[in-house]
Amino acid sequence: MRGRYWIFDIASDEKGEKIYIWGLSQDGTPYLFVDTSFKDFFYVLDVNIDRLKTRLIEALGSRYGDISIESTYKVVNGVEKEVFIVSGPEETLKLASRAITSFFGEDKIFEDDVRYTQKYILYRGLRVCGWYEVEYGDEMELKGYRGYQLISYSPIEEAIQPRMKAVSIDFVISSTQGSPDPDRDPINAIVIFDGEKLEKFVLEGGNDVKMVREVIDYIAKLDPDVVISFYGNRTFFPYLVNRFKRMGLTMDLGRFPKEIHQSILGHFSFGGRINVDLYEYVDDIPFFQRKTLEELAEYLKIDRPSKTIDILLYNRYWREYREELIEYISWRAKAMYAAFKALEGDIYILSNVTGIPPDYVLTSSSGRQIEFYIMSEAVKKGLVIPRSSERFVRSYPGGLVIKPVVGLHRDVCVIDFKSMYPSLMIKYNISPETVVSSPVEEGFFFEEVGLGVRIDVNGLFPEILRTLLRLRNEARERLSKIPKGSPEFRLLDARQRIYKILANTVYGYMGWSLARWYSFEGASLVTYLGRRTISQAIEYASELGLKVIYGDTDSLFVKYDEAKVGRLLDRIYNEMGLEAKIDKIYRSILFTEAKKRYAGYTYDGSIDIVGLEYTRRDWCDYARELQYEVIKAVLVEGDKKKAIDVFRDYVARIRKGVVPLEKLVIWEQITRNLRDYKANAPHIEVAKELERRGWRIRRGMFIGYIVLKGGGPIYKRSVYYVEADPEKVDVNYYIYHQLLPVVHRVLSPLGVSKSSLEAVAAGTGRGLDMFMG
DNA sequence: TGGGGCCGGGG
DNA sequence: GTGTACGGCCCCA
Repeated sequence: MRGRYWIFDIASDEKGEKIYIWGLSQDGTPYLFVDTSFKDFFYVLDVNIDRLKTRLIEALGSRYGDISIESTYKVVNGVEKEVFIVSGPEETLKLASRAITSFFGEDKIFEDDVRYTQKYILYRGLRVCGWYEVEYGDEMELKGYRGYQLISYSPIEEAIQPRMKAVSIDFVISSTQGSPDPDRDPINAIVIFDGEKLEKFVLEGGNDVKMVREVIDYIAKLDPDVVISFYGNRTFFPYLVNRFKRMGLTMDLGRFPKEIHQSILGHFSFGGRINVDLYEYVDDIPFFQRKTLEELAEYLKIDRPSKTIDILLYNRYWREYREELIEYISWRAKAMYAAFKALEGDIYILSNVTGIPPDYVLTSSSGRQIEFYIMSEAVKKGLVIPRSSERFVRSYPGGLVIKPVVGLHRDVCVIDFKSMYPSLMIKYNISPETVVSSPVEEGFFFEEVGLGVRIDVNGLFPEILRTLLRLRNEARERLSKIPKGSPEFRLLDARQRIYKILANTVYGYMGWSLARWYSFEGASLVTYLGRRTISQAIEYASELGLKVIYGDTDSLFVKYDEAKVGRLLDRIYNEMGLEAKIDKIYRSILFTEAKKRYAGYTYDGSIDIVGLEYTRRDWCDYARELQYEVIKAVLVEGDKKKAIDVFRDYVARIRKGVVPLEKLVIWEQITRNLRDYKANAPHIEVAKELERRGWRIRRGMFIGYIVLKGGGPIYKRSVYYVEADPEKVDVNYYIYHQLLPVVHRVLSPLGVSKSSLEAVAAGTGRGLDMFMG
């Protein structure tokens, strides 16, 4: 039989000798194909074949018969040589690789650290989230699920994705003693949304087993392809597994295999269904400052909740305002569903491009995403995949930052090098295997850093970068011919974006000590050439009589002069072989004394604020809003007096006590284990206090705190924001340590002194006095 | 008063 | 768990 299927997940059996492929037919029916034709394997090199066999017989005993050894040629570290392919069931190979490693050493074995399912994708060149024409044979019975023996498949071009059936899930788990404990606290409620119907399961009485069973049956009946959650991998799924395993119950959420199992990096898998934890999506994007579902919903223009309930208040709401809590998690489930629908195309494209199945592409870090892409390119070229090993973390110099010319400037343009690091890597053939630390006959060498490259071979990374940039250009080319807003447009746009992101990640990946293709020298050489390039461009600019006001890594801010800037760009192109462009033009731009902190007003009418407090979550919203208004007054209206009036007004309002408490919250992240902190700081102290009260504080959590009145250091009088008494807020802290500094930062380059602002805050001055500077 | 710890955002 | 450069807060000696 044959048909067209969209492949969305890959799994393997327990022994590791069969591959399960999940596909969706055009009408949205799930199909399971079983491929028994692909064996797991690894490479062994530079060992004596007889000794290898003897060692394997010793280690494997009767299971030696399950494996086979063949020889072939592969490129290892740039050299083609004979290698042995040891193949067999994944389970047996694990024993074999351990035996080889301990006997012959870790450097004699390759790709034993690449999982069976990954190898399948790599060596079969499978495009996940793509359409295939599949030929398959007999129906097979797999513990109650039916699958088909796979015969062959070939990719087909089809841009549109099938309609995936998704359900979102949210829950209430609460405790009177801080964080809920799976041994002690039942699950209070679960809501499930399938796009049309919202089903609520609310615990009556003390035993949640029956309720959870109903939930599982309900999900099985809906039979979704995707299960959407927000933070599910870190809370709900582990809780489910732990709570019910101890009761001797299994958690069947999958099609086949059914049971939830924890795989890499805290990800939970359900056979045949994709687990999408949207937290993993927002986590990677700096734009989302607090990583909440509310932020994601706002960004996607999804309806707001009538009220947001902090997790610390769940228990109280569960007891006293249950309806409101259920309403909130119902909103969450619906918002997650809507968010997934808006983002699913992006997820599938990311999956398709990197080769990582959608089930865990969001869980994979950007380093692992680009690494998988590089692995697939390496396999295509017959290169052996290096292993990643523990290495010393060494740091090296980065980009060059020019000190800004302080003050307000008019007509300033920003010149950007186009993809500077990727372009340099291409121009100089920089790749882990081409970098040298002494001069070579065919190549470049840079004495200042004692590093160079050979150019007698094409580097892997430059080739990958050329491909990525070409694919991006092709995608953009096609985009210009498609109507904006159509589904095809959105998918292609996502695709070109991902190519760009991947290209920009390659340099950082090379400098990452855990990378399979780690190259400290390569990364150092790239940044060195970056510094040289920007310095050279500055020289050209001054030769042309362009005044450089600021610059950072790959950008230059110069006083705008159309003709001269044009000549600068030409010179960069002709003499350096690199492309630069005018990124934007500011009618007014303000630089403080500090690097990486400025605000500008463009000719498009938008205000850019970079690095200043306005952009930072560790300043309260009230101060951030004030800074925005001050910047606007200065840049757009050119009115310093108005800026000071705004400040005066903000001070008056907080003194009156009319500022909502949530605008005074300062958010900071817990970045390590609480006991590893050496210093005292407000957010750390608040977190420690929560921990004393039974809350589990984990790395990555955001602590929102408010500073209260009292003497001594502020870490001793900061409290978790939901527990602050509005009467006790330290108004003076907020005036002198939040409001005043953000105003001073912007006005000080314009000659407004701190003391004059203090006088305004105290109500004794107008701010525009003679104490300047 | 200055240096260390810590955090967040820029390119 | 992609990289480095940077500013600025609070705390403490």
